[in-house]
Order: sequence, then C-alpha cells, then structure tokens
Amino acid sequence: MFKKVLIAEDLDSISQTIIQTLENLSITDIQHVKYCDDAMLKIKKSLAENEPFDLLISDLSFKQDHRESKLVNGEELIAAVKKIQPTIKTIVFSIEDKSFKINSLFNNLEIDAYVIKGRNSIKELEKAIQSIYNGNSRILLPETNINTITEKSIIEIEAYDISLLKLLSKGLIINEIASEFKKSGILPNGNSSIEKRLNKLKTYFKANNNVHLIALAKDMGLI
Amino acid sequence: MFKKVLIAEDLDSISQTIIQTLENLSITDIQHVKYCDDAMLKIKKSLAENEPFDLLISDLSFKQDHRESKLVNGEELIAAVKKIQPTIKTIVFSIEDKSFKINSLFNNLEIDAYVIKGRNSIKELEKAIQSIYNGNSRILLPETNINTITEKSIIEIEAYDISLLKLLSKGLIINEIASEFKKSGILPNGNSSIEKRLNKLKTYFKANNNVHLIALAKDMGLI
DNA sequence: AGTTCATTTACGGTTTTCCGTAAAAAAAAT
DNA sequence: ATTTTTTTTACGGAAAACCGTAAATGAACT
Repeated sequence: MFKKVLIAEDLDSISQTIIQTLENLSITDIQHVKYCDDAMLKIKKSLAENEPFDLLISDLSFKQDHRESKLVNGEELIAAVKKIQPTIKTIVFSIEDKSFKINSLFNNLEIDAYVIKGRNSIKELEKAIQSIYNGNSRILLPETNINTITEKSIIEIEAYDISLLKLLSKGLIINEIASEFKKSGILPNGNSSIEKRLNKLKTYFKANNNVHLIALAKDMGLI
Repeated sequence: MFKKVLIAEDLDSISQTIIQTLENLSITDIQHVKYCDDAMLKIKKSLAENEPFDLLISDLSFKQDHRESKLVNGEELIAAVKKIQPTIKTIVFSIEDKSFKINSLFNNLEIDAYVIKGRNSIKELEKAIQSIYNGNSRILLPETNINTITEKSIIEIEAYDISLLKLLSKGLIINEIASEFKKSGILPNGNSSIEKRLNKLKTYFKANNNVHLIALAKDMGLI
C-alpha cells in the first residue's frame, strides 16, 4: 500500500474522515493541509528531502479567507505539483459532478481518480486508492448517475467561450465585449463573430436567450 | 448535555466527523440519516414513542439521486419538523455563507444556531452545541468574514422577486412572465410592473442588465 | 497565381430590453 | 365622500439582442 499521502482539503469536517479512512488502510505517513499553498510547500519539501509523497488527495474548491493564496483551487494545485513531481498519483475528491469538468481533469491534468463526494464516498475513496495502487488509472466513482453533457461538448467549449460567457455575465454588451477582446488580442473580436458564437452556445445548450444561457452556464459551473 | 440527537447530512465524509464530535461530548443516542425524508420519519417515530429528539443538526443542501424525495433540503426539513415538534433545538451546518440566507433561517425558521462549514468547523460545532445547551440562541459561527448584504436587502427581497428571477433565468421574456403570473394569480402581473420591479432589482444589485442581474442572483444563491 | 473552403465580419430587419413619462386604478387618509 | 398617496399599468422612443443573409478575409490546396 502507499506509504506517504498528502491530503489537501479545507473543511476539517471532511479531512478528519479522510484521515480516518487512510489509517484504516494502514497508511503510516498521512499529512494534511487546509490551503493549496501549504500543500505545494509540503510537496517541495518532500522532494528536497528525497522522501516524496506517493499520493495526493485533493479537493477542488477551497474557501477564501484573510490569507493570501497563490494557488486558489485544486486544479491549480495539481497542475503545479505535477510540474515538479510528474509521477505522483492524484485523486480528486470533490462535490463537483459535472462531467465536462471531470473529463477536463482527466485529460488535461491526467489525474488518476476522481471521487465525487456523496452518500458512500468513504467506501469509494478506499476503492479508488486500492485500484490506483493496483496499477489502474482514470477511475471515476461513483459510476452511475453522473450529470452528463456529451463528450463532444467538452471538446467544443474552449477558453474563448468561457471568457465570452464571463464577460457577458458581468453585464457587458456585445460591443463592449468586442472592445475587450481587441484590447486583450483575443480573436475573433468582431461584433458579429461574437454574436455568432453566442448563437452556437445558445443552440448547443438549448438556451432561449442570453439570460437563459448565463443561468445555465452558472448552473453547470462553467463560469 | 443533550441526550438524543439527530443528524441530517448526506455526505458520509462529513457525517462521520459530526458523529465523532457528538461522541466526544458524551452524547449517547446519536442517529444519522442521509435523506431529509428519513429525518422526518425518525422525528415522527420519536414523538410517537414519547422519546423525542433534543437536537437536530442538519445540512441545507442534499444531493438528488434516484430516490424520490418530498423534502429536498434542510430548510424544508426544519420547517416540517418544527410543525410537529416546535420545541426541538436546531443547528444548521452548511457551507452556505450568504448572510441573507442565514438571516432568513434565523427569522423564519427560528433556528438556534448556524455553523458555516469551514477550516475550524468541528470546534465551532462543539461550541454551538454547548452554547445552546446553556440556553443561548441565535448563534452564528464563525463570527468573522461573512459575506454580507445589508439587513435591509433581506427584507426587501421577497418571494415575488425570487419567482420573477427564476422565470427570467429560464429564458422567458417579460411578456411570457406576465402570462405566467396571470396563470398563477400572482400580482402585479402587468408587463410594465414586472419591468419596473426588474429595474429596482437591477439598481439594488448594481446590475447593468438582465444578464448581469441573473448572474449575480445565481452567485448569491438567490435562485 | 488561382481556386476552393472555412472563418470572420458586415448589414438589415425584427423583437426585446431599457428607461423615462404619464395615465389609470387601488389604497389610505382626511 | 373626497382628497391624497401609492401602486399598477400603459405608452413610446432609443438601445441592444436576435436572426438570417451576404460580403470580405484568410488559410489550404492545386
């Protein structure tokens, strides 16, 4: 079994349970942090001391508070960790259940497992750890009932669409978004191109109008 | 100390910790459910057997799954429980930190404590339980750094505004919303009244337009 | 260089929002 | 009952979204 595991989870009501679970798996060296930045420090230190972590279990969203943070969420944390320790195994443990987000983590960050927090997470987290240890990867638990948008959609929705939706949700009108894009050098930035892209998004998500579209995007956690 | 406590929390990773905390407080009879409906059943049964619960600790949001549910969230649960057992003490334990929501729970449901899930929740939950047992009420923990909208705003935003925003977010245009209101007998339902109300909301929340308004409402958890 | 194809931009007409003013209706006060 | 005040509704013009079509640009290929 894994020897040295790092947990990045801000809610103590959850981290407590994860620690318990790991102890039950006879993992001896369990470390826990409440901030992403602290996780990064621990990873660095462990590498410097030549005693690297075998496994990182991380939440996705972390509450902001008085402390200044460089890494504000699990995504950023994992990306940063993999840069300095690409071989580390990673499990994301989060309440987020939108498949496009989950898939992007598998594809972009190459995480080993994603466990959706739910009514039987403890068992599932255990299972994920075991399974990774046995050499498996791309584990998604639970297997059923995931809010799905088709694979295709995930590919088609890019950074451009996200920035577009974000600006729209901030109350900017098409014209202002166009100027904003020109300022940032984002292409295309013509009014009608932006309009056309919004139309694509609207038909794709079956939104009646911009208001509806933003509501859906918020619901899906896209923005 | 309290003798009999009911926990309503869907995430096992959290309920585990709550149970642990209660055990440390020497509470002997701890019961736990993952669904609001089950909580209601337990409350009813305990009353029928003349061994009522002293305290209910409930989450606000519960994941939906295959099971059909009458009560879908903590708010509904607490309202239903208080109808048949008005004297029960209640603690809400949730990640929600918007003050208008918290205040509405204190004002409408008369909960005894609200503990926001965070980095020191275990201690805070303990503190809340102790404090209620000592006769205090209206306890809000942690005390700092709560996202605030002024008290006034909470009063001014009513059910009418919520339904209006909800319909708008579903992509209905003003005209359709008016018809919808007429069908449901909601007043006022003239086009221009609805428009005017939207204007109030927009100036209140400093929204540039409807899209912006819906984005803000989603962010604040209003809809 | 020329052709084809796809992408980006432009244009115009219709609908809806946006915003101010005013009339009508309802409620409250005298 | 009448006046005053508030609420609701109506109206109208300007701005923006909405939606289809067409022109311009650019990339890819011959």
